[in-house]
Amino acid sequence: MDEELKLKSQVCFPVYALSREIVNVYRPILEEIDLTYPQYLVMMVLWENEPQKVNEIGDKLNLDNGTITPLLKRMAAKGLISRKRNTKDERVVEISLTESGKQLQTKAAEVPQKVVKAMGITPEDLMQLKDLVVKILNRAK
Amino acid sequence: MDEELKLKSQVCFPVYALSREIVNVYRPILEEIDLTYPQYLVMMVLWENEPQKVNEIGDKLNLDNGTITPLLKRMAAKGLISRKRNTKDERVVEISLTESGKQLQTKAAEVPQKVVKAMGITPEDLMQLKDLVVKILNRAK
DNA sequence: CACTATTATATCGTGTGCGATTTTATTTTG
DNA sequence: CAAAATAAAATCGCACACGATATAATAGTG
Repeated sequence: MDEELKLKSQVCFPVYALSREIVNVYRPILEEIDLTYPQYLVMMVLWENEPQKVNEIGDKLNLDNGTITPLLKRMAAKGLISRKRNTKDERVVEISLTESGKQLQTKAAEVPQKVVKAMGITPEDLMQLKDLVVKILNRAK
Repeated sequence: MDEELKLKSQVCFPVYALSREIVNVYRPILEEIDLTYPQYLVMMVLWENEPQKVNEIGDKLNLDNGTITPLLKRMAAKGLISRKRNTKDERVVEISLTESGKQLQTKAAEVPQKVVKAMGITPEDLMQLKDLVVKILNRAK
């Protein structure tokens, strides 16, 4: 049979599998602070800079607005962020952190170490992985 | 602020982003043969060997049965596979290819080349990526 | 300045993805 | 051999993820 159509020959499948494995590693750790992985990513974007427009957040995370809008709504329902129409341009929705959202950063400080520990891989492999993936990601987009 | 809580410092985010980018590259190519990416993976597993139990397929793709059962049902509804209870052990469901499912392999033969072309990355980078990801994936699981 | 094009977000439908629970069948054990 | 444990699938609920479409506001144009 066509060797290229075997799962073992696939290059992309390991990336797909690793991505899900990563989310599975994060899940129990993020559960302690009541966040999902995509929600954690949004929080990181906002902890770094706020307010930000819906599409600014979506662009940074490569998520289209069919994904980001309901994601932000769930986060607003949890009280982590607030949504405000820009008065100059009523099309724009500005996303800000609530007090509760800001305070979550302290609790989240332990997440990175916990994840590295749970994944059980060396920082060297991690860095090598990141460099290579970023290189390919930039080429592919 | 905590450097580790910045998106730029994240190692896992690029993997997550690349995984979705890969699925997005596959989407229009697989659409021509009416498959989604997870469905394509199931087909590859079955083209290589059939019949297989539901959990055998799930184990190979690292998908739990909350995912794999509805996935297989949609594929059965499309007429790609058939589901048969094992007569020796009525708990087991054997998944086989239909004639239509077997014939799809010929049409799918062009998929790998199309994907490599659409991603626009070198085979060398791809191989290096695969080796590294597989190494980390094996450690993480 | 009305008309068209563009932009920002929201909505809808379909398909994953996974934890938790349930159902049914087989295996183990007292 | 009956009761408990285990195993294989299925089911349920929730949260993405994305294409396609809709809605509303602003910008551009003749």
